[in-house]
Amino acid sequence: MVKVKLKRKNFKVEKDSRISDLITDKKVIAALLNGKLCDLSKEITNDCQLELINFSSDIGKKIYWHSASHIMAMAVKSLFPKAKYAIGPAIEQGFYYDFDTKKRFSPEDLEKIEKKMVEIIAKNIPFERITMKKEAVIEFFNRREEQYKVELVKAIPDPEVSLYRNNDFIDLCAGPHVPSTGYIKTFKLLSIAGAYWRGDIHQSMLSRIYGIAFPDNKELKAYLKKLEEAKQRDHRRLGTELELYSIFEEAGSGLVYWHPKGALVKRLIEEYWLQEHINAGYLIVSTPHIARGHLWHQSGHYAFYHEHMFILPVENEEYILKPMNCPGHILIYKSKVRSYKDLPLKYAELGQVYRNELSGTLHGLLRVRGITIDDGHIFCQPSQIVDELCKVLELTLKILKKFGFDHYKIDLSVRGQHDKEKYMGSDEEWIRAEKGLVSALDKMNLEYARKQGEAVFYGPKIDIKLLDALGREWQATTIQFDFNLPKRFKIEYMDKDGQHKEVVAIHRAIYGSLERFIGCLIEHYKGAFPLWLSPVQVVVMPITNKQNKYANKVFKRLLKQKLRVELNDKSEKMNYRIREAEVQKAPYIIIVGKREVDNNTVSVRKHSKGDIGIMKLKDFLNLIKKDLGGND
RNA sequence: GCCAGCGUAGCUCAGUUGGAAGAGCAGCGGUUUCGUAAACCGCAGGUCAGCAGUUCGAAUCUGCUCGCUGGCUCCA
Repeated sequence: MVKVKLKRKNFKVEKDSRISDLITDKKVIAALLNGKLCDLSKEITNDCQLELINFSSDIGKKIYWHSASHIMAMAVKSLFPKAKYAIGPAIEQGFYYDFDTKKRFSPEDLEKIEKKMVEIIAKNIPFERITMKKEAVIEFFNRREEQYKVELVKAIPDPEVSLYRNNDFIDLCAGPHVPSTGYIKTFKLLSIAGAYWRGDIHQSMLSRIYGIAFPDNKELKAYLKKLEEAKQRDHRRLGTELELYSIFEEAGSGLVYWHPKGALVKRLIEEYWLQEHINAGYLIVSTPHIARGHLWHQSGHYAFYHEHMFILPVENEEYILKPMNCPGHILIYKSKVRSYKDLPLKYAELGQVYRNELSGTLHGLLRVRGITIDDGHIFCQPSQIVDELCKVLELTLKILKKFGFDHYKIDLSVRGQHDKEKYMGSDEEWIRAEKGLVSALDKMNLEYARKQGEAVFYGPKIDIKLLDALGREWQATTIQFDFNLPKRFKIEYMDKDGQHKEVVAIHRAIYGSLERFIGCLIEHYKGAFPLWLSPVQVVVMPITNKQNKYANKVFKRLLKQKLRVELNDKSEKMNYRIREAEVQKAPYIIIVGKREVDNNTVSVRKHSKGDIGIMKLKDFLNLIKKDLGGND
């Protein structure tokens, strides 16, 4: 007999009994045996501590989805025996599996695969764990001509490798898995996509099938409904509905045309930015959209990114639409000798840049070719680094909060360990910069993920990513050290000791791209901007045309208060006009009928709240004032 | 850029095996004067993304181009 501790209870079981023998709960799919993940078929050989895992935990979901991906691979292999299988992990939401097939999958194939999966699940085939010597596994997959698996096994350092078997389907896998295929209660295959083997553009393109699975049909339905709802607040849909912007096929992709309402929102965001930056000690500059090729050769951008630049022939040379603002700011810095007393010197500009992003990556406002960057460059001394980084983070958090963003992810990207030659700058510079970034993050109490090898070639950086309606991450804020430009442009300052010294250059953008930021903002607010950002803040409407005169008076008084007001006295029913204003997500609607005219009042309706009562216009203005001031 | 799918009126979408291009909303003209999310009648609106081909006949089939969507890769 051996002792088992489970949920604070101790009991004894026969030696070598399986974990599954101890439990009756069908929701349990795997276990932690002394803290190590294992299948329920695992035998208990010694005294141990046991924890049970079901779908409700993150790790449980991963196991469940991973098992579903095996079932999908089984179905694919039985329908398309010649398909080579590559990898099929669980992901944040669901799972995928990559296959190399002669003929690509079609949507009809997905239906067939789904049907086959249902059959496999109905058969309730057990997942069996097998361990074998690595060489034997390589030989096994070689015999089956599964070259992707062979490649994967070869990369495993251990001498022993685990496989999972369902009847004659055998896959390389660390596990664990649900005990049998019948544990997957409900699932859906969602999409087909191409994916490079090992994520490498030079390798073959595989067919990837994405899917999701749940133990309960209700959960699947809720998940699909959530996807549907996310579509409702897609910024591309809302952008059209609310007449914010267009991207015209005939004018070029990735180029945004802001309609009056969108342009107004953009302008308000820019004005807020301008105020905050002036207050934070930035000096506002403005630089041209185009510069001689020479400048981009000197900066080094030409060599690295010329494929993504818009290059124009002008007389005997090339001019280039600026893909970034840095060289311009540097030229201004260099226009005279700078003293250590001038530092830190901070330039900022809402600069329009153009980048020839790959066509397949363009995505509404979130990835465009004409980008408004809220660019800033900090030129400082080494001793000022931490202080300046903290100030940038402080300003960033203030601005993100202003827009109600409280869900974001922070990455600290540093250089890779083994490919230092890829990066510019000395060890000393990299270490100093990373230390600065880390201590600024720590000082601001921010959680972050350290991403090794994700730095840009010229320096380490902090990125802040916002989420769209579907939970996809989009980089907004970026704070980057640059060990490249100071050398290339010889950006220096005169120090106390009369020596010319190289400045520390830090790039930073808080919105990142205004286009992207507004795209995220639309989805974040579901198109219902807060009062201070609303293109139309108040809609005034008389109930019948007998109140037109009074409505007009109210309208004019609100205009005088510098509010963005619209008068809607169209000859439509009041309900119709209320709906019109609600669909446009106007924060406030003022309705005036006979009662209001007689008592010199207004009836107020608030977006998403409905009727909030009758009041004097003065009280309404106080309400608005409060609403406008409430966000700082 | 790569893989797959899609492109019909301003918007959302029907359109069967190739056989006379449709609806709702929006727009315009009337009627209606109404109490918190869609009044009624009428009118107009389309080179079915573009080009080429197959066919007696193409929105429908084929090829190419452009654009979009979901991924992959990339994002200075």
